[in-house]
Amino acid sequence: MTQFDWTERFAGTAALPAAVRRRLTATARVIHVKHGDQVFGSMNVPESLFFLYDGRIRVSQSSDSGREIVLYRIEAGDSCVLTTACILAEEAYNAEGIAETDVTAIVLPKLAFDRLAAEEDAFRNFVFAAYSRRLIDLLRVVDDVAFGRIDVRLAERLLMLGDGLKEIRKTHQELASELGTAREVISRVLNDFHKRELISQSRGIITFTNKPGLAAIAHSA
Amino acid sequence: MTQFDWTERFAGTAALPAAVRRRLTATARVIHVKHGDQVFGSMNVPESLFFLYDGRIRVSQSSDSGREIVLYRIEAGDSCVLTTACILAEEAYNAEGIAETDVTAIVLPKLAFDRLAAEEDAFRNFVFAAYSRRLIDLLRVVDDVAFGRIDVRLAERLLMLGDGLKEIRKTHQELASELGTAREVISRVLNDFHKRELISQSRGIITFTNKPGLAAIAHSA
DNA sequence: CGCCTTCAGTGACATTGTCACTTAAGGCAT
DNA sequence: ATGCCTTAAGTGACAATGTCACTGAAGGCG
Repeated sequence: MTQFDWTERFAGTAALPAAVRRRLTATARVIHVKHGDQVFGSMNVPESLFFLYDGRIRVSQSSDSGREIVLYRIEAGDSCVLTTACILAEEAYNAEGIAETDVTAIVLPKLAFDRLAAEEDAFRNFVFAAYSRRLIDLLRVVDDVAFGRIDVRLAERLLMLGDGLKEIRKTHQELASELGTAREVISRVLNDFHKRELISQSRGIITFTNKPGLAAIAHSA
Repeated sequence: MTQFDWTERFAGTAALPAAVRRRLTATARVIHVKHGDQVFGSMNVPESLFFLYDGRIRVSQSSDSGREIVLYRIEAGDSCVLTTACILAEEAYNAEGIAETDVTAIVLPKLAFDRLAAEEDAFRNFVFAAYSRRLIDLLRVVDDVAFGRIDVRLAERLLMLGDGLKEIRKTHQELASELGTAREVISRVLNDFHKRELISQSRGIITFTNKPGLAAIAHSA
């Protein structure tokens, strides 16, 4: 494999001295995961830190009864602290990360991570910031699930998923898994949206017909 | 104020060299908060890290509509990373910390924190571990709220709050705020528990009459 | 004792979740 | 093209939870 310089991609490594960066590119492994495959999960806990070089990962949690909820998404340039957290806390967890696109990630051995966190302020702050973002993300999820109305949440999510697009290719089941609810509930609400001429539907596809209308619902709480 | 040595109380500082510990006790402030008072909140964001020396803090989030949910509790010896997270992420948040007992906390200026995190492995790991625990706590909250039944959650929470006790002094409203639901819902479920002779009630007090029975409900999902 | 505040109970209703189905759409093999 | 098969979506009945607008009850205190 070519030793390409991924360090410029991350806020925590871009500003490091050239020597340190060379050491990193030599130590870390680069992995590729195909769209749709699991990046990590309860059966597959990486022993190391990892950083998302390219692509997007969807992190979700699933219940015993088979329902599922999306916690947040990891974008290129960010690090995935959840696996780290679980290693540190030595706790089982039922969250998993799925590659939403083809993914290129950097896997940094724990030892190298520790050394870097100790020696480089920029890197350490980057990691703290990554933890913080996830904590804030989860606060938001809790707020939504505990206090939000399902129609508002769905409208929000549709707009988020369809940002800049005319349609979304997702099944009702997939949308239900986004919000941690049941497919039937999504079907009902989408039907309502359809009756109000905010969207139109066909198998596996939702087409926007009135984004401002959806936005009004999304912001009505 | 007496410069008492709080450093022995924390996993992240107990093992530090004596010189470092002296520097810390000189730099950090010790604060006291009375039972029931707010330790931090949206109007009151501490600019510094803080560590809980003694007492217990309840961290909760509240909705616009006035409902509230307890996220987790901070016990003596732990650090409070949420405020740190919010500083780092530069995000508004609507979580607040309330002293559940009289509280003694150590407030460490950001500068001292950074230096310590850079220089001392034990301290840095302690902070990472604290972040991790909170992340895991929140995963649990999301799981409960999104997928859990209210009777199961209430039974669990009653047992947790009443651990080792014969009764709990909490109003229905307070229990509702623990779980992020409405008072009426708690009243209904408690009534049901009463009919099944698991508890007995009087104004502001819930008395256990059958803890194993409650435990059975708590573990039935 | 009566007043007042806070806590708890109640019934009607809305929203959301669950269950057990049916119906429809599209892919694929013959 | 035709029928088969898998997956997606619709439906109605019901259960669980949340909301609203009240009423009633308990305890503190003048």
